[in-house]
Amino acid sequence: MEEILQDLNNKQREAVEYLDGPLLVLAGAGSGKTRVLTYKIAYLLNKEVVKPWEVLAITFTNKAAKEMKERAINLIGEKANEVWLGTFHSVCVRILRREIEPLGYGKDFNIFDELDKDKVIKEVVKKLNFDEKQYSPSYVKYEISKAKNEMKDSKKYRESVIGDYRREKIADIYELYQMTLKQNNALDFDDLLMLTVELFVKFPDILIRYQSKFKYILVDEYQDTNKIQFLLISMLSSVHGNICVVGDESQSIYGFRGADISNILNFENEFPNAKVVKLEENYRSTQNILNAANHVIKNNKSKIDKKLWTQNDEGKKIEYKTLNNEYEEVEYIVDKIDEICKDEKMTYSDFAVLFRTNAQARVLEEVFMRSGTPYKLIGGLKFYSRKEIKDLTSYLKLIQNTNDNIALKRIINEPKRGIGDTAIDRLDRLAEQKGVSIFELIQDSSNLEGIRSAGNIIMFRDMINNFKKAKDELLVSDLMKLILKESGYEDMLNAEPSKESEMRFENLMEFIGVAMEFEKESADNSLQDFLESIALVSDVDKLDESAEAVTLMTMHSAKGLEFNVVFLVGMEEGLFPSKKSIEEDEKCEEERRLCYVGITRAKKKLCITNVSKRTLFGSTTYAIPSRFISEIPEELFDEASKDNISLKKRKQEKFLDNEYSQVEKMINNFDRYIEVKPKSNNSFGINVNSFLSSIKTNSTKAPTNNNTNKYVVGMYVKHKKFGKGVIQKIEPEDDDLKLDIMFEQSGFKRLMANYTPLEIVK
DNA sequence: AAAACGCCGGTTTTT
DNA sequence: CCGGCGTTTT
Repeated sequence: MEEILQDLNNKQREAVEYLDGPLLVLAGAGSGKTRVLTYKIAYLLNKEVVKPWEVLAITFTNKAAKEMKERAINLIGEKANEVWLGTFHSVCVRILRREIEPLGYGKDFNIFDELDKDKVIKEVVKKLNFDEKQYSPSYVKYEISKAKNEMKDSKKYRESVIGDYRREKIADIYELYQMTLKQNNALDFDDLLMLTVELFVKFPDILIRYQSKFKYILVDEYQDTNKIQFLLISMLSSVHGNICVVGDESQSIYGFRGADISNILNFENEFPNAKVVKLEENYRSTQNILNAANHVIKNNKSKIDKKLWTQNDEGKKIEYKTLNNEYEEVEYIVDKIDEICKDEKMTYSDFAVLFRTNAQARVLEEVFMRSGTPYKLIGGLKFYSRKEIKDLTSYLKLIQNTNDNIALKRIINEPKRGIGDTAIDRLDRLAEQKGVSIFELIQDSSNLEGIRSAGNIIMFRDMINNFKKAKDELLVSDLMKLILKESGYEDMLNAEPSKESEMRFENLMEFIGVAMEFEKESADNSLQDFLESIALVSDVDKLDESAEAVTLMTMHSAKGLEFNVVFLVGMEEGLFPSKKSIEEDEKCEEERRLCYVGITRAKKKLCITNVSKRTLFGSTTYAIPSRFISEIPEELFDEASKDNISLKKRKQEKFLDNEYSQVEKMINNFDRYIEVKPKSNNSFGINVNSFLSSIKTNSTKAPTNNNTNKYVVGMYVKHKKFGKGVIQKIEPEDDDLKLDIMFEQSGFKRLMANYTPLEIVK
C-alpha cells in the first residue's frame, strides 16, 4: 500500500488517509479528484477498514463508475468488484428492486423516460378536462420534477401552492399522474430518488439495515447534487459519519435540474467536525489555459477561495477566430484539426468540439461528414427516441411488466393489426373501471364482447403471452429477434422498400447489437437488467474512447473529461451565455462556470470560435462575441487572434450604441437574401439595384414581381422537391403568376412563380 | 385506417 | 427550420 500512496501528492494523500468522519475535498479542475476517490477506495479495502460491500461510492455517470471500478481493481485486485459503485439513480434502483414492495409497487417496475412521461401527462390533462395548451407536458413535467426533488408528494405540493390557481391545477395533474404511474407499476427518474427516501422515512428498519451496511460513503461531483441526494447520503451516513465528498463549486453546472450549490458550500455546517482538504495543483493543462480559466471564473461573485496553479509549461497560445456563419465556422475547425494533426503529430481522438446547445450539432455533423473527418457525436439525435427503437423497447417493457399500459398502447396496433383507437379507448376505460391493467383485462375474452377487433386483440394477447414464456429461456437479443419476426414488424419494414424502412431496419439491428454487447459483459443478463441499462445510461456512457475520431458534444457532457485540443464553438452572446441566462446574474454565473468547465477540458491547446451571423429557427441574426472572450486577457491569445478581438470589440460597441447605418442594414438583408438561394443559381435574374431599393420599403419579404416575362407555356422547369416538369398554363394573379406544372415524378402542381424556387431547364 | 397537409411551438443544459 | 400533432382527404 505504501508504494501505491507514493503516487499521490501531499494533499491528495492527506485526503486518502483521513478516515475519522466527514471529509470535504475541494478539488479544482484537473487536480486529481477521481484519483483521490479511487485510491481512497483501494486504501479502505487494503487496510481492511471495511469490507468491499460496505463501501458505497457514487459517481456522476455510469461511465465514471465503471472506470473507477477498473482502476480500483488494478490497484488492489478483484475484491474491488464488490463495492457498491454507481450513480445516485442506479444505486437507488438497486435498493428499490429489493425493497420497494412496502410502498405498493412491484419489484419488476419499469422506468419511464421523458416520452412516456409526456404521454401520461397528456392523458391526465385530457382526463381532467384541462386546457392542453396551458398545461403543456414540458411545464407540468418541470413542476412535478421540482416538487419531487423537494420531497413533496402531490399532497404536500398542493399545500405549498394554496392560492396559486394554476399550480393548484398542477397539483390535480400531479396526483393523477402519480396514481397512473403506480397503476402502470412504473417509476420516473425523480421517483427513483424520492421513493428511496420515502422508503427510508416510512420504514426505519429498512433504513437501519442500509445504514449499518454502508460503513463508508463516497460522493464524486458533489457540487452537482440536489436536495434529495443530500438527504439520502446524510440519512445513510448519520450513524457513523463516514462520508467523503469531492467537488468543485466552480464546476457546478446543473442548477437547472435542482443541483444545489449550497450542499457543498454548507458541508461544514451540515456535517460538524468535517475536515476540509483543498487540492489546488492542476496536472492537466498548460499555464496559458489555466490562466484563461482563472480569469474567466474570477468574474463570479460567489465562490470558495481557491487558486489553481500548475507546474506545466506555458504552452501554446489560445486561438480565436470569427467566421461568417456556422458552416464556415465548422469548415474552419475541420481544416484546423487536419493542420494540427500534421504539425503536432496528433490524431483525431485528441480533439473535442464543445458546444452549448444540441441544436448546434446538426451543422457540425453535416460538415464533418462532408469533409470525411471521423467524428463521434455524443447525444445529438436520440437513438432511443426513434420510433422503431421505442416500439421494440415497448414490446420488451410490456413483456417484463404487463401493467405498463403506456407500452401496450404503443404497440398493440404496431405493426397494424386492425385494432383502432376506439377499441383501445374502450379497453383503457374498462380496465380503469375494473382496476386492472389493460393486459390483464384482455386475458379474459369475455371482456371483449362487442368490440369489433376482438379477434385481433386475442391474437395480440396470445402472442405477448408466448413472448413472456420465452423470456427466461432466451437471450435478450434472441428475444428481440423473435419479437421482430413474430409480431410482423420485420415483414412490415420489408413490405415497403424505401430508404426510410431500410434505415429503421438498420437501427433495429444496431439495437440488437447493443443487447449482444450487454450480454457479453454482464453475467446476470436478464431482460430487466437490460431495460434498466438502457433507461439509466447517459449519452457520455456510450462514448467509445478507443475510436479514432473527433468527439463532438455539449459542454455539460464534457464534465470530467479531458482532451489535448479543445474547440469551444458558438461563443456568442445569447447562445453562450444563453439568452435566458443573461437577465439573471445567478444564472449567468452558472454559464460562466460552464465556460470554466469547457476551458479546463483542454490539456495542450484551446481554440475559440464564433460567427458574425447565426441562423437560428430559420432566421439569420447578427451575433455579438461572448462576454467570456473579453474576460480572457489579450496576452494569452496568439497574434492573429488579437486582431480579431480588437475588431470585435469595435463592432460590439457599435451594436450597443445602436448606430449601424441604413446602408449596413441593407447589406445585411442582401446577404441574407442571397444566402437562402443556391450559390450557383442565377436564374432568378435578380436586379441588385431594384432589390436594394425594394428593401427600403419592404425589408425582408420576397422580391416584387420580376418573373413576368420569364416563363412560357411548354417550358421545362426543375423544382427542388418535385423534380423536372413542364409548364402547362400561366395565369397572372395580382403581382404574380400562377403556374400549372406537370412534374414527371410528382404529378400536377399549381405554383406561384414568385414563391417557388424553379430552375429553367434548357 | 392510413397518408397528406398545415399549424404551432420550441433551443439551453440531463441523470 | 424541424418535428409533432390534429385535421382533412382518399
